Amino acid sequence: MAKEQRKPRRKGEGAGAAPARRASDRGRYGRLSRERMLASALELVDREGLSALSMRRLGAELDVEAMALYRYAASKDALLDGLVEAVHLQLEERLAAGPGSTPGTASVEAPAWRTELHRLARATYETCLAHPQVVPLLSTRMLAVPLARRPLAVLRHHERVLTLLQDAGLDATRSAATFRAFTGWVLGYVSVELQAMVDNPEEPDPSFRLGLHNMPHQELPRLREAATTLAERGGPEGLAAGLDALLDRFTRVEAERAHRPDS
Amino acid sequence: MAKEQRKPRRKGEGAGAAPARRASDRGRYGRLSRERMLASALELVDREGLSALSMRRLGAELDVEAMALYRYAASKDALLDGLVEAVHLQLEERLAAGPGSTPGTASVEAPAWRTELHRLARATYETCLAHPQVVPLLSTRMLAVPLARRPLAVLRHHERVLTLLQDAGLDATRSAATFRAFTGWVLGYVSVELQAMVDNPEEPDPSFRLGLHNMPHQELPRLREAATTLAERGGPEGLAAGLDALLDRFTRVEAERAHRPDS
DNA sequence: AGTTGTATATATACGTCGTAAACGTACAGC
DNA sequence: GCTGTACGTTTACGACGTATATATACAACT
Repeated sequence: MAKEQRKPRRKGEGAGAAPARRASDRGRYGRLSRERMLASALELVDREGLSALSMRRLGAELDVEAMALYRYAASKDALLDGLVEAVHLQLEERLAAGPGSTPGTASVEAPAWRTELHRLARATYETCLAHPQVVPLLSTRMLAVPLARRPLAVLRHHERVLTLLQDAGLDATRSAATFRAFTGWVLGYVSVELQAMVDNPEEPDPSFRLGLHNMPHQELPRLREAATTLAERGGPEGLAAGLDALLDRFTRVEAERAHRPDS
Repeated sequence: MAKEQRKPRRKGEGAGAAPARRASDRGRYGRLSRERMLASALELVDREGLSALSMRRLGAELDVEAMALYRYAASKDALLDGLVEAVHLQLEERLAAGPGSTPGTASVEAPAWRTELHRLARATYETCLAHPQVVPLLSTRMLAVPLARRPLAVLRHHERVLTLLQDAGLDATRSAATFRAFTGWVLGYVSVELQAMVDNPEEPDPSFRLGLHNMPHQELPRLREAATTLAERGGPEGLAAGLDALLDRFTRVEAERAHRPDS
């Protein structure tokens, strides 16, 4: 086929004619990139939720056919992992922007590795609150993707935590246990913090906002009464408090704890 | 239409003829029920994972057209909530089967409410390990479904935890904070416990099983080294240890904790 | 210049999904 | 018998993920 006939449809601006093609759209070369795609995906999910993220929709967002995305993500699952990665990259930025651990400044009661773990936890907390719609992915993908296949930024985060624990002098077993406690606590805390409570957003009265009126009355008296308090957030203080408690316990050097709470 | 002609297609066994209809299939009345549907769904998910659960597939599993399910679940999301409910019902069975809290037997160091919280946590842990594929739903639906709309079994579970905390003498604020800590810890711990680690199941060597050979070497030395230890489980002991630590902290009566770990 | 190779985006198509709407069919009570 | 209602089926539609084949734009080489 001849070359100058270049597809009259799709509002092309030929050599100087009218039909208004988008600026710097000549050709469709190099419009996309993995970064642009992930940024757009994250924005879309932040704006409209995870269920709004489809290949076609994201393509439309970027003025591109859905299939074009497959050049930058092997599958939709890979795209989701990309989102997880993007969030972890933002986490790294936040950590870099923060005050750092300023070694030598450790107060009497808190060694550097401990305050740094708190800094990590808090930065994770804040990053998650900034992208609440993505949080489900953090747990979901963690259960689906084996360690070695996780995005590099995630692995770097693991490495950071692990390094701090080992620098604290913990042996392999204990640092692994503490690692799991740290990871689990932060994830669980954030999930609870972001759990859906509000049922009817435009209702002014707190009880009605929560939709307590259509909860079984007799069967759930305490929950009904506690709901409004439960709907409040624990904030970063709660996160830090729990983390402190867990670190105290899991990094302790004593051998076996002798509590058998069951029976 | 006459009645004895009853649909020759679909392998019917008429009044004594051949084509072999399933036993007690005369008519298709009352084959389904919400219980049957949820049981089958849970079984299917346990067997083949969440992604295998579609209305059509579940219908086929029950020898029914997909649309028939909509009589027992208003939507697929409602079906997922039903799964969450089913798991919580199993949790209640497990609790009922267990030894109960036997009041008056509280040891010197552990009041009844505390050991009962441990029992709840442990039963949750075991139920989750019995249905690992459903665990993602626990976090996911908690983020999607507002409190008042959650399945009754879930709300009953909340009520139980809350009751224990209030019976321990905690005021509204503190019991809410402890409730969140409890919920978050159990959920987070289970998620970490179930996280995907194994990359190549049929590999005998632990390192190769984890797929460590295709992780960036230089950048992640500690993680690489710690991975095999990390792949081990914390078990119920880890769950109990963390829970103890959190309960100690969150139920303490002192006013404000004065730790500012960040800087 | 023209040719060729490769990176990039499109076009088309297939099977599956959730589910709205209309329809049949079996039982319960009259 | 007749009639209403609970139950399951049929059909259809639009959206989804993605395999495959194709068109286009740029770079490099001749």
